[in-house]
Amino acid sequence: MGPRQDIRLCVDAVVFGYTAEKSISVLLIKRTIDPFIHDWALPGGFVLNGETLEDAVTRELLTEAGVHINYLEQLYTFGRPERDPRGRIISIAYFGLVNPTNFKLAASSDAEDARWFDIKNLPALAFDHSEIVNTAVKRLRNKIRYEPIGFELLDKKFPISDLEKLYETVLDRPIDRRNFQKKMNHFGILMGHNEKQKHPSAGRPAKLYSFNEERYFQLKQEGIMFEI
Amino acid sequence: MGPRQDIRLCVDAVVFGYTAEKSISVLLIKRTIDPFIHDWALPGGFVLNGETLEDAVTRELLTEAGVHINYLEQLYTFGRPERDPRGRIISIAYFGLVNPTNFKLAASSDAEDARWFDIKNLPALAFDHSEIVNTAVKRLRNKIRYEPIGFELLDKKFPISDLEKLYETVLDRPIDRRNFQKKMNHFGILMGHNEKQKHPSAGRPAKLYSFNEERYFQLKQEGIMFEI
DNA sequence: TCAAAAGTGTTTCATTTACACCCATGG
DNA sequence: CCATGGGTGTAAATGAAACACTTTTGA
Repeated sequence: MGPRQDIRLCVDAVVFGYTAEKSISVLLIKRTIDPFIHDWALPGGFVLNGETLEDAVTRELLTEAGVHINYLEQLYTFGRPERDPRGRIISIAYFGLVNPTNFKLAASSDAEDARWFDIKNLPALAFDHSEIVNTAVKRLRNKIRYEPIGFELLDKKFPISDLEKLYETVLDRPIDRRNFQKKMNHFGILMGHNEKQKHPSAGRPAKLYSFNEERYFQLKQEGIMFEI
Repeated sequence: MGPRQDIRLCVDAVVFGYTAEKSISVLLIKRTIDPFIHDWALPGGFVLNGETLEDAVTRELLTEAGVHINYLEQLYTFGRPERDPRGRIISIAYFGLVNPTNFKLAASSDAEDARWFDIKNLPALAFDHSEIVNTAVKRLRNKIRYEPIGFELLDKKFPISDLEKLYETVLDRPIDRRNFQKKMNHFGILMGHNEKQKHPSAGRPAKLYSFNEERYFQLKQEGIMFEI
């Protein structure tokens, strides 16, 4: 029962991005070292000595992919003894959201490449990272039912249809446009602006909205019931 | 950036028990070693080398308190660098449910004492265990809103009022007895028996029910909307 | 025969769902 | 002037909330 063990600790991040055209995507990096060299994997790495877990994730995202994260929460800890061929390595996985239009991905020395992948079309992943991604997708699908979502994923100003498409994508089913708008107005998280969409692909240009941040974060705490 | 670190890994469990008379309680043990010797703490301990995290929790609960756990899920991982005076020790916390009437607590060599404490009246706890308990209570209160609860906490057969009191205790507000029953019938998770409560403290003896396990676990997966 | 809790049903109110028509723009 | 998506409203159905009376037991 000697407590001192040969255990190492790492953090991995499942970062979701969204664009109205391209649906929900996950940030992946291409590994430059063994094991699983040249395979796609979640960004992440070992926790340094005095570092908090959140700091470790933030650092790895910045150095491996050049991503400044908007939102981060702990997802789950994966600890199967055989999950890493190098030995006993526990991974504390995090769940993140960003707006991908805010920056350009920058692969660094730690990663051969960094790219967004549609969640419906992922490559084979290193380690148990597919399992981690599945857990994160479930979290995302649940989250949308009991708290508002979108602030961290969309542009500052957006047409309501962008938000609606986000909900449709995450929930993976169609939503009535008019009832959706009614519901959002009821929650009071949207503020209209006297601006319109510039160049719609077709049809009448939509009014632009932004989130009422105060109300948004209040409802995030209190919880909502989204059941359209 | 040397990956090999002086990090140790432990698991801790927040186990909830319920009795209709005594409300919701948490299992605590009294420490026999430093630091925090003789203080109350969550049951838990270091993870052994080839052991899964779940096995570690199950083992510690059995050896420290004699508890066979009914239900266990991962809660959250606590990793603040200063959370343990002995060094960098990460705790993976688990959330458990048991029916306390099914066995007797048995403090062992690892624990001076093991007892149930009402969640509204907890002693000061070792380490950051109060924070862990708070996280678990939040999880319990949320859980009850989107999945059925009770199977692991109640006797095999029980009057509906026991289940109702459980909901009232967790939600911390009164519930209309008749609407509650209607809702449960609607979900179809209860099966009536031709048996009655033996010695009610007063009034008409209640019919006994048990859970329809198939339907219960199906709804646990699908999710419910409990908003009485 | 009284108190205490269980069993059963109805009315009211709010929310959700389904659906129709008009408006603004680009080609 | 037509196709395309945006903006607004209303009727019907569903589900939640409030509430009253009867039944069975022990004391």
